[in-house]
Amino acid sequence: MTQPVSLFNANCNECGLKKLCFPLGLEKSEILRLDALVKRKPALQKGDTLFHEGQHFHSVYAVKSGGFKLFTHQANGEDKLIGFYLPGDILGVDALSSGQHLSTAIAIDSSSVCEIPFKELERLSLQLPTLNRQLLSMMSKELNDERMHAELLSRKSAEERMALFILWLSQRQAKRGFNNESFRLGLLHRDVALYLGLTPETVSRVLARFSEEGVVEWRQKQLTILQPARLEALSNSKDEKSCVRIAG
Amino acid sequence: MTQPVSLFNANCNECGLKKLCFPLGLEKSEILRLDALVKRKPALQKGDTLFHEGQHFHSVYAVKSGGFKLFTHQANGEDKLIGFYLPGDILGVDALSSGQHLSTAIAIDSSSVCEIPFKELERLSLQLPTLNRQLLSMMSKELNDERMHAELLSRKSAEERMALFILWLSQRQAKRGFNNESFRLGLLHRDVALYLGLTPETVSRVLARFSEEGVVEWRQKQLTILQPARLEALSNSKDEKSCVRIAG
DNA sequence: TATAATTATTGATCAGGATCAATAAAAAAT
DNA sequence: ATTTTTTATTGATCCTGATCAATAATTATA
Repeated sequence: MTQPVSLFNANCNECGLKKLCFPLGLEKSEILRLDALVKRKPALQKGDTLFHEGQHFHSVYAVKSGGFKLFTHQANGEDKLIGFYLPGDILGVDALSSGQHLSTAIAIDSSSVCEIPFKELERLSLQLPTLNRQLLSMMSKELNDERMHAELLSRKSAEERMALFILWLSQRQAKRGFNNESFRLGLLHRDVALYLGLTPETVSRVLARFSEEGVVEWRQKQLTILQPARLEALSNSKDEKSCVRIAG
Repeated sequence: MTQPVSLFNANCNECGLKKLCFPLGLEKSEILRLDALVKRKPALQKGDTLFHEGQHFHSVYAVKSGGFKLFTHQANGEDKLIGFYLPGDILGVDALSSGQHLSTAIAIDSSSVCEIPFKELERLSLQLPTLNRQLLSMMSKELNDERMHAELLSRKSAEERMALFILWLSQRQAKRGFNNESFRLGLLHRDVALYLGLTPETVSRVLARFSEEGVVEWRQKQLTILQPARLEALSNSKDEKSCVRIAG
């Protein structure tokens, strides 16, 4: 890992994610002021904790590379998986109302983040209306993402859930300008299962079926969408089912 | 209904919900400035639309009385029920990132709201840090509510979902200073079913069981929690189940 | 008040996915 | 490289809740 440090310490203005992150819409001079707040933390290794449940809230974090899973430790021992956070996403704003983090964030890959002390961000955003609006907008997006999660869960069949989940991941990749038909997904079946309200066994079986039919492959943490159109159809199987039955 | 109009047109400072709503933490003089933005709309009747999917976003709405259901019309005809909004809740902020409402809000009872033009709210909140913080805080709360919804849906059994849902409603009532053991709930079984990822038949059956065992009654839109402790236990049945099996 | 339209209840059947269990594969640790 | 641990796969069985259907109760409308 002799990668030049400067790449990781790139300022906001040079960051490839600036169109998704706080700098969106800001003037160069404003970006510099934002940049002054950012603490660029050393890279985290897989399994490292970014913040944990109950911890005092003082900063929000922008994911720069890698990814995080966010979960709560339930009283009964079962974890609740709240979501997955990828480059360009913001972590921590959910702690805003209570003043402490309600969940734990764990790196699912080698990851890096920008830490932004919230008090200072708040102060600056009162001076930069565009920044304030972007903060609100990002929270609004996260709310809509969470609604997407609820939609995933209210879908009836395991196949629909998996299909929709994969499509949603793919769209997120596309939004970030990454390859959306083949990308690394460093998740365990267990995590995906928890997120989708299924069991790991069911996840495994559905993926096996997808693979058999040549729709999606997920091997060695590399996910490849072979037939986007069919995947789309599988995620909306409502009417498709009758078609399948006719075909079968 | 010869109730003095003034009660409905009460200014923010006299409003019983000011501790839950935008005025929280503001000085009297600041509340007056906020109050000047608020358009108090005529009461809505059950079934009326507050805003609909695709509509241009210009205002957020604070629920003053009654309640709303928020849903989207899916392509396949099935509706997705996003949530229920009660007095003290804010409607509309989810439209912030896209500039148009992504869902439709329908009154589930006679209801009243305060309309707050967003541009003006934004402008004022840049001048009143406390107001800005309260806006962020309310969005953060809504995000956490949505996560609660996802948790509801990932719970396995129908009984757990119903129990947790009722408890959650009860807590909301308590937070608002209302009676949390008996309150009006003007929802259809169909709505509850959609929200919980179940069918109306299952909702009906679970409620019948709750009623038989004297845990909860829901008749004529009036919901009464008779045994809060047992309801709590039912919402966490993980270990309870084995107990039941031993008993049975 | 009578009629029509929605909504809720109840029963019977069936299927999808959970659960339990055993093996295989992969990753981590030594 | 080898062992240990964790994770994934596959099979068999069972149970919960979906679905279909018919009736009852509400609510809305005339």
